[in-house]
Amino acid sequence: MNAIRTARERARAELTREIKETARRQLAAEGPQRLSLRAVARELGMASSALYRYYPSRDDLLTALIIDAYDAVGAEAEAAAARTADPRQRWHALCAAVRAWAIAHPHEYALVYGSPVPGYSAPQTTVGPASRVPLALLGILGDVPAQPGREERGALPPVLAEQVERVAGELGGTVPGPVLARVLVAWTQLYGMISFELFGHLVGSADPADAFFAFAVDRMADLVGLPATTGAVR
Amino acid sequence: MNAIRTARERARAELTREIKETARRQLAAEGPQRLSLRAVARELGMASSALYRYYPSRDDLLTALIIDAYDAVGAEAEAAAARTADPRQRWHALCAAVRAWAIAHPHEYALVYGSPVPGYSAPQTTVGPASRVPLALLGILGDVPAQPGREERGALPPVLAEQVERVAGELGGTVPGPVLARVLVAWTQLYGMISFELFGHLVGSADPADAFFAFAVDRMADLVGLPATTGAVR
DNA sequence: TGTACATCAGTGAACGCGCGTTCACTGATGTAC
DNA sequence: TGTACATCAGTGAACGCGCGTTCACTGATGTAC
Repeated sequence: MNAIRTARERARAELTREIKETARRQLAAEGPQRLSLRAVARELGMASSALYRYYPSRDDLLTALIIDAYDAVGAEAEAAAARTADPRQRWHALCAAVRAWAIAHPHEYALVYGSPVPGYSAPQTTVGPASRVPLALLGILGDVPAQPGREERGALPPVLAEQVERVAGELGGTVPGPVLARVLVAWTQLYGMISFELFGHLVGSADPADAFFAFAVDRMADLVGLPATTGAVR
Repeated sequence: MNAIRTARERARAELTREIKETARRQLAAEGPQRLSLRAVARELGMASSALYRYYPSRDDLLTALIIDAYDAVGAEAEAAAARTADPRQRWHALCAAVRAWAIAHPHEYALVYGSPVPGYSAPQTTVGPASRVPLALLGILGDVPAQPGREERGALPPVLAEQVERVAGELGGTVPGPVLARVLVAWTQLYGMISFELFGHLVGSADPADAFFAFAVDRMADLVGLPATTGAVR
């Protein structure tokens, strides 16, 4: 955390940012597979070999972009959830924010939630940023009192119960396991819908998908046990 | 549908199959991005230019593989659903079959349900095979009488209602719109889960995902209004 | 403040690889009489 | 049944492209005395 002192250090920091920005632009325009060090260097007007002073390899540049993408969508989700008080409205707002981000940044979405990039395996540093969205979902549940009678069905299979208890422990025990399990289901559902919409699998049925999305998100809210919104229903 | 007569025609049909088989093997081993005409030709011991007598371009070969993949998973789903009578058990069996196929053929799964292949756009011929799984899901619902009181919540938004009525019409009006909407939700949920598992997003929470999957599929069965299994619960 | 040296950024050529597609061609298979 | 011609499969070289990464190098910036 030292302050940047010399002109060299300033220039280095700036170029590092600039390289990542250019890479992100190319990613957004062409998709992850088309992203290449040489193209980035070309756009920046420098020799491709020069990039190796900033990122030791293509994969490291990819990792930087992945972390940024997770952080971007995570920030959007958190901000959206913070704008309301009613739990079900917060739930809708969060999911809509994730979807809006995905639609606005389809290639970045595909980079993190689509098929794995061949030959690349994400390092541990991506785990934190990747969990911002599910944690934000859980955050909404944290403030809601348990709804008696809502889980009459669907006791957890023993293995799953263990798994979610372990995760709940890591989170400090603020969330009951069964709630966590249901949020996990909702989380995968959320990404299933967004992926299907983005990747074109809803064409011919629920496309445009706005109404479908709102309906499904509402069913997810039921699933995790959110009370009905008091007052106007969206 | 003419019978194949000459030796030439027989040889051609066989090589066409062989090329597709080799391509599928390479796809399975390396992933869609690594699939190349040259590599296929190499493995077959022929000049890469020879393949152009069989497939006019790489994209046509891709299309053939995509259709085969949809048909393969569709067939598995249909067969699994046909093995039982109890609706909820059929639902579980169908979903488990899709998941098992995906785990056994991750690259073929990624080819059809992962990020779109850059520069490739699927032709109309893929639509039919692609709809086998959702139609099989719907088929299970078709035989189940409506469950009164199950949809007290979640009236369809008007746009969605229109969309599903149109699709229901195309299907011959055998399924009520609201049921179709819920099956759509379940369908996206199914693929969300499988994708998350395959693409590594469940590592650290519900991995291995068997119990999680069974639990989620059961919640999906609730969602679409399937009655509880009479007798032993899986 | 000025000089000698060390550090670092960026260059340009090269290595070795892969790809899809085209084209003129040879030689085998099929067909019409 | 045998011959002349047409059809088609497969070859091999070439075009033109792109990629990640390495390496010896020049010249600018920073540092120690």
